[in-house]
Amino acid sequence: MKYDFTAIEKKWQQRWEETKPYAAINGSDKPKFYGLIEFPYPSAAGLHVGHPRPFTAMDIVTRKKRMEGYNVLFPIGYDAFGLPTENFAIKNHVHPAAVTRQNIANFTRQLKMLGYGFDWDRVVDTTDPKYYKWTQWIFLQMFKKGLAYKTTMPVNWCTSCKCVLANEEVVEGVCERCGSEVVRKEKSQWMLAITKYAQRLVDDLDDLNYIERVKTQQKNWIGRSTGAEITFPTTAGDNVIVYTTRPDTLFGATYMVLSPEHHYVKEWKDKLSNWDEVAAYVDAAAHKSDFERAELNKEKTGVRLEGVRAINPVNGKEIPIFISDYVLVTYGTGAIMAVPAHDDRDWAFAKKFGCDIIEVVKGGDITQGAFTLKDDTGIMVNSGFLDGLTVAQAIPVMKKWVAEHGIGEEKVNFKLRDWVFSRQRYWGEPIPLVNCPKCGWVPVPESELPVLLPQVDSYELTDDGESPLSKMTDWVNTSCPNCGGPAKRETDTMPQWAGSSWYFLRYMDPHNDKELVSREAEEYWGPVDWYNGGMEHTTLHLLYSRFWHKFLYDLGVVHTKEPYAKRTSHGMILGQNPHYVGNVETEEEKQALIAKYGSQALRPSVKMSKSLGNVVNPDDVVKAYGADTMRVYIMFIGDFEKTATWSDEAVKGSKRFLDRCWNLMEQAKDDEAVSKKNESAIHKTIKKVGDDIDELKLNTALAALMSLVNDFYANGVTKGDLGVLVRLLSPFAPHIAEEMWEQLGFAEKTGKMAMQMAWPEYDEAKTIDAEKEMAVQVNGKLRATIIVPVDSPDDVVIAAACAEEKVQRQMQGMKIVKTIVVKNKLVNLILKPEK
RNA sequence: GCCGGUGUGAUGGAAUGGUAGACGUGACGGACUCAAAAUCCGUUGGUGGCGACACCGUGUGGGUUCGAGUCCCACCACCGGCACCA
Repeated sequence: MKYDFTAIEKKWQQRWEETKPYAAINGSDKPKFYGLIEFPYPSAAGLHVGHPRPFTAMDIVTRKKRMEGYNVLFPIGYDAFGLPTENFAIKNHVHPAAVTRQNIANFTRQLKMLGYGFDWDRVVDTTDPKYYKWTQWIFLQMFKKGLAYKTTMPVNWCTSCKCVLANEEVVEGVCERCGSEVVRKEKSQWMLAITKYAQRLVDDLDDLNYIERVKTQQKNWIGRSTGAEITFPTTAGDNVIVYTTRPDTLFGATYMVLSPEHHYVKEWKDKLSNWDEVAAYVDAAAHKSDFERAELNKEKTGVRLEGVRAINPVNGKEIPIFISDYVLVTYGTGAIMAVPAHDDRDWAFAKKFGCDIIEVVKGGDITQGAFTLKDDTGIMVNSGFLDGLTVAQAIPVMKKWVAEHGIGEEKVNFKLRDWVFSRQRYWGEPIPLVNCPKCGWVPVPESELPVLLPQVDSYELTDDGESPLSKMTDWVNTSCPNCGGPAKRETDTMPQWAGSSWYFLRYMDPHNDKELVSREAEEYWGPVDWYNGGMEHTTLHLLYSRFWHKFLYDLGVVHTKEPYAKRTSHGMILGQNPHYVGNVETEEEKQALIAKYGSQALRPSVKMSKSLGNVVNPDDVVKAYGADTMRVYIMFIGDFEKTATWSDEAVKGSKRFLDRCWNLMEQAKDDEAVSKKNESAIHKTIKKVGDDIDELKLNTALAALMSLVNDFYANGVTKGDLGVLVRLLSPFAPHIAEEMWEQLGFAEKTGKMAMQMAWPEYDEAKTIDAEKEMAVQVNGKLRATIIVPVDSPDDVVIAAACAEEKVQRQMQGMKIVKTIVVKNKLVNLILKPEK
């Protein structure tokens, strides 16, 4: 009988829909396991083949956990607020809520089609008022604790659409939609003070089982540094405070640089003889994004402030002040002291603008470039009371000196900035605050949550940069919850990150209408045992949700400091490059491709995109080969952590593997015991597959299963052998596994599905071979192999090695000076001429 | 410019410092077939040799080690991220 994947998958999906074998039980006696994947954004395009990679991997992990006796929570939901849906809605004149409904329906169909073991009774949707009621509730608690505050921030402003743009909507300095110029404009925004948690967000990383590069990236992003703030008097009478990590080099500070946005620049207008030049530079900087400033890095730009000079507090010398866009107003104090002798950027800037370069640490040649020693053992020179000290010694001395003279103090700085939490958009959670002329910002009473997003026709962008909600006067005009007087609602909405910052808690208790999660459910399920997601979410989503969780911990809503015990990451799935030079034969064709597409043509694989026509839709794959093949292939494609390229050709290999599994049923001997011939291979495979799943090495787990199937073809197979194979296969390819389990008669015999059986156990003794093949090296070079009983003593191994003809040949006229034996692996004979 | 990552056959990729290339794809050969597809069996890093074998081989150049794809230093290329972090 042929492997009819379409019928088989339909049959089992229906059965699972009815019997719900994936339901998680709150408060069960079993040990719990909470496996989490990042919930998808339900885009109009539907699922693409990138989604199944992490979904399938965690599905396999949780299926194995279930077979090992755990009460598993493996949930799914939708992160459905956000820009693309809103833009799609505006363009096609459909309400975003309707678009979202359709997209969720389509995603649900596709996810069910792939046979994932989600608990479908726990689905969450961030746009559901029953859900975002609690998102708003958390925001209100933050507001009450003083973590939410309003300040002016630069935003991207499209001069033609007259609206605020997200970074993503600004492409090469112009508006993505209309192509007009984008400028930076100051706007009042709600902020969340994540920086108050910066220290804890760094410190608590140490105890977490996150892959190392995620920890490193979070640490670098939070960017803790210890330095000093030092006050420089100026000839204008004002004091400028700079931040430096190298207070030891203060004697070498020969000029100062302010960011163009620094408040003194404007305040000094009347004192500056070159104001026009300064104003022009400030204006030009305002037109650049931070990233563009970085790109224009090759040549340092700046303007000297004529008329105001700073005074180096350590030696009283007057030094010039510049403005330059490489100094960012958002970091430190927005002002730096420049030490050109020991900083590459300062050196380049000083050379261009003719500033003094004074060496204060010995060891380099400051006429050739800055001397930036990596360790801190350099000796101080030209530095008064610091002369002769090492850098390490000088730092505390200088810190003490500035403190004693009242001109500075030690300061810990973080790169991390507070979180801009306002969006002037329709499709997001309304911020539940009311602005009263008498009382100021007043929270909406918790009993009135959720503040519903008004269901109206016009959610299009306004031309004054305010949220579309601001045009809904009936909704905006309200009364003050505090004094009852007339007041206005906040019309900004929350960013998409809000809903995804706590969704994993809602899965624990999704239908609770009294609290965001019950204490009981949270104590049972929390924390998430294993969270897998993309590297692209490492610094935003992952950090934001850790921040919210810590806040909820402080409130006593959750019982753990951290939300996720373990974090892993998957690589991207790329598509084949249709313009790759390797696709064509002749040199002329290759040159033509390079001429047309440039370096693009040299890459065999690229991101999937509509315009390249290399997008692979899971619907097509499932139709042609079945869901099980799709699942197996996406796991077999390569190292889970690395990027991989989809190949339509290679999918066939996975289908062939499942066909080979299926076809074994016809030749299986009617014996429910494991055959002697296959016993050793089976035990080795159980061990290998189990270990590999735990480490997410799913490609080699499948390779081991393929090898086992190859052995079965070579040695013959019993139903008992297949029973083990089917259970090992079931997390990877659940549909075919259940069908085989049933057809082999095990379903009837056990009264269980394969997925409900215990995970097979192995006997360590049976995974060890009686004889081992060992490598024989002479002077580190492989010359022969020998077969010896396992764990043979060294002298036996050496004797056997020396007896080999090829080794004998090498030993002519030589003597053995040393032997190295690695048990059961290798023997290395070190020979020297006898003389 | 900075940070992070990756370089292994025709190709996707395996390989706790210990026999490089497992397992796939493709290609080639064979069986089955009127034929093709499917399936099953076999071969497949390069060079030389009829062969036994020998030499070379994990981006490049050094180093550590009895032994390096793996560890260290310097470089090159590509990919990803970015907020020039003082």
